[in-house]
Amino acid sequence: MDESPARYAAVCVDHPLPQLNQLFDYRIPPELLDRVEPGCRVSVRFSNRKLKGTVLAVRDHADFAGTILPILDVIPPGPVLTAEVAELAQRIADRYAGNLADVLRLALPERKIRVEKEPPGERLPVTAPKLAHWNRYNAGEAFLRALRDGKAPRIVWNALPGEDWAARLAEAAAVAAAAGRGALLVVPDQYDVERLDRALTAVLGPDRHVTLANAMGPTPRYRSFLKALRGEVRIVAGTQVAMFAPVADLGLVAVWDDGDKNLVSLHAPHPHAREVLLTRAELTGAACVIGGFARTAQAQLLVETGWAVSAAGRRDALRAAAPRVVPIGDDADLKIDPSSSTARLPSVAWDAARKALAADRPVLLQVPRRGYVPAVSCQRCRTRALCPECTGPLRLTGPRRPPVCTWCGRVDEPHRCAECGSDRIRAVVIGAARTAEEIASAFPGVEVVESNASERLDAIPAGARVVVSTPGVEPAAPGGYGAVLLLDTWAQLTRAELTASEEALRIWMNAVALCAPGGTAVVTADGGLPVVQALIRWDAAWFAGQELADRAELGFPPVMRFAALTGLNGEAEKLAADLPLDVEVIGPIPVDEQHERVLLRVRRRDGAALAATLAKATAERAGAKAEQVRVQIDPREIA
DNA sequence: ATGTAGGATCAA
DNA sequence: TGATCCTACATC
Repeated sequence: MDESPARYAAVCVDHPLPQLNQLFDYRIPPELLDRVEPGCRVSVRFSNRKLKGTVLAVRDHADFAGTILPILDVIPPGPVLTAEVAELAQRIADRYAGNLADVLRLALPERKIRVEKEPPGERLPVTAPKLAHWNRYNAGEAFLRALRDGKAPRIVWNALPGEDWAARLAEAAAVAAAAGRGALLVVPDQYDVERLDRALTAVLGPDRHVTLANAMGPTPRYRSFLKALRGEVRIVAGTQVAMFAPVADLGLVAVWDDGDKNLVSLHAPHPHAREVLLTRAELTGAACVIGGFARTAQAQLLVETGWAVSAAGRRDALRAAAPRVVPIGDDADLKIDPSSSTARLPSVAWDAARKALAADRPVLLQVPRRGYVPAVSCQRCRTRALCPECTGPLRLTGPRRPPVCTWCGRVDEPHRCAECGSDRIRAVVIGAARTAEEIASAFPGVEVVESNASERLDAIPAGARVVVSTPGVEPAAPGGYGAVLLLDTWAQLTRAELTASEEALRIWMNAVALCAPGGTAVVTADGGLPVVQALIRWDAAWFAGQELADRAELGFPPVMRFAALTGLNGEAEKLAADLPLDVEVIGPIPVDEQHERVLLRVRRRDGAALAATLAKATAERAGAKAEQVRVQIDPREIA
């Protein structure tokens, strides 16, 4: 018997410390030689504790000169991290100055042993769809053709109003699968996953795809993961938790409505699904669709740098599909007056609603805030009404009800203004519930229903009906709404965030997209504003171009890359000052009593260097027991 | 983080 | 001098 050479595994240990963001060598004992493979989960001894880890490489030498411990055990069911996802995870860890261990936790779901015992299914064949309705878009057919030919076309796709986007994505996935490649489709929320699920079943037939979302629970999620890993299915549709799914032979990645905040992972280092998927497209040579009714500045940058091609609706198709969009500027008509129940709706909006209802069509009202009257002020001196106990904002919960604190729930009765002592109050913001009440009294006999984040309506039946919804949870109507009314737009437009207008256009377009062709959409905003113009002309590409130019001018993302450093007073600033890199430091601004935040700004092409420097600096600080500073690349407050 | 090695500290 | 506390340090 000849001595076979010792084998070693490079393991990423499940440990969150930044200074341990490196691979550790372990010896593979002879009895585990045939089971330890790259991508396996293993159990190891680390710093005198038993931890789990992921094997990234198996080699016949170790880089480490000290004592090398053996791998204790291999965790079934074999390799769960594919080579592609391993490389992707490293790229994302680098991009976001995060730990590989953290990113691997995003990529590998919690194990459920009973799922592993289920018999594997067989892979069902996928045939190309007979029809794929992409011909209404510039570059649409060219995209499908290239996809069918196994190439890597990349488009930023702006859907026409009323578009069945889920069906279009399902068709694209089917084309990729019929060409022998896999597809990964990521959407903002569970409702969109369900819609995509139905569209995929309709196009492909049953059992050709799986869904992957947190809401389905750990067991079905692990089942979907394994089906994708084993190649039982080639198509995965999910929320952002699916972005690292092990789709074999990836041929298409797609993200829908990439401006939606839900596409950012909830876990460190908080990568954005769009960034992960476009990295994946680059790594694998997959085609890429960044789609939505609206367009983000980030997507526009991909177009302007030539990374992707713009695919917007063709002129004739837009003319056929577009509803009439009527802007109603800020005039006397629109003043909020609690004594009048209808003053908030301009007559054009009333007319549009009345006409739609008379034609037995539903009407959608988009209202930014839920509740009855979520903010009140003093009738006499206009001071904002706050809770005398905790200074939280007071709100009204219904007609003739006393003010209630939004934070602590205290009923403030009898209410007196803290400034002038008056007991009269006025509404500052009118919520969806009050709007529904106003509408109900204006249209007696018409059913009024509400949809909001906690009580979401999925779809409504055909017929005359009024839906009052907060943004993002508007139910679809069969055949489309006869009228869509966008109310209180000032709330969104006056937000301080960098993305306020972009976000306004996104939520408006998502609502107006539900309008029937030839229907009317009324937006209560000044028609001279570029964002309103973009809605009227259904030209998200034009607006994104403007937006990107503005941001370039001002030095904002995505043209410049930002990092936020948060830590105990002075610490973040100190870390920033010590960086061996030319960065612009903005701030610090206080977060609370003890903590403050600085923003770092670099040119986009220096983003990788910034992330690398920050990862190194935080690791060194942690090693030196300095106070921890949290790093976030592309922080929410600016990007 | 967390266990450990080696130094500093202190009572006898 | 030994026992104990403390801090620096590596973790394969």
